[in-house]
Amino acid sequence: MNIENAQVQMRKGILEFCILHIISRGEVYASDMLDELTSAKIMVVEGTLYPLLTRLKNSGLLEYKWVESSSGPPRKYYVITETGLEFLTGMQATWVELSESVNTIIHKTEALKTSA
Amino acid sequence: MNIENAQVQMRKGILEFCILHIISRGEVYASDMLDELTSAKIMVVEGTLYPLLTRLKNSGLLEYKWVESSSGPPRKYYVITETGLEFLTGMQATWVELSESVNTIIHKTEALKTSA
DNA sequence: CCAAGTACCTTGTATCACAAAGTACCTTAC
DNA sequence: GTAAGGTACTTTGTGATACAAGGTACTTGG
Repeated sequence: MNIENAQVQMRKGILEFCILHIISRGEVYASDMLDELTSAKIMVVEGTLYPLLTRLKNSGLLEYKWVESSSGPPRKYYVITETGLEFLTGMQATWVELSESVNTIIHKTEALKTSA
Repeated sequence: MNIENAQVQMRKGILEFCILHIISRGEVYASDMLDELTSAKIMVVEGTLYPLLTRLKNSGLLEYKWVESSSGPPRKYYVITETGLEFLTGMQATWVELSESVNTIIHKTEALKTSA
């Protein structure tokens, strides 16, 4: 058990949430997503992103279309579906509740330190 | 793919963090932890908690001692180790960074909605 | 033609939460 | 003293997922 693995575990499921968020704003392809996740300091590699996109598509949360590129191979541009939007709403609520719960735990520890 | 599973995945690794936090405050046994997690609205079941405690102990982050109970079988009271405290500090930093990253993504979506 | 860059895909591994079923100890009531 | 019920801890098997590593395919420029 090391801290790197703990970080990986902590991020589980949250990537899915972030990807849905990004795609909900408009058409994007994988490299766009990687850029945004990187700038938000959420490191992801291709081997994680592509299977995740395929899962979301197979579940009906996303759709894509091929678009020719003027500088390289064609790209898959993703859009979110109606089902995907509903799912995103649910995940957003889960995220809010989860962070509130964690902060409850953290703040209780802080309160204890202060009173000691 | 359903929302329940997404919630499970989102919580991965975060339980570990919360457990370390709770134990860092002083000696507790499993039922104490379950009570606190429940009151923080983080649902956990025995089949999740006990293996987690064993993992943390085997990694040297926790220690325990048996304590006789006046009303039932003996209990394992856990305390955090020096290594566990260091680990907790690292996880706390990871949690803060992670929530900031996610909020960056979320707020960017909100900003887009507002400007539209 | 071929080297380099871009984009997408696949396989195998390690890890984890959970359900479900099981083991063991203690107290109470008869 | 023993049966029943509650408390506490444990184990096994399943499904899901992030990641590393390697692979396929298309395009452009020399």
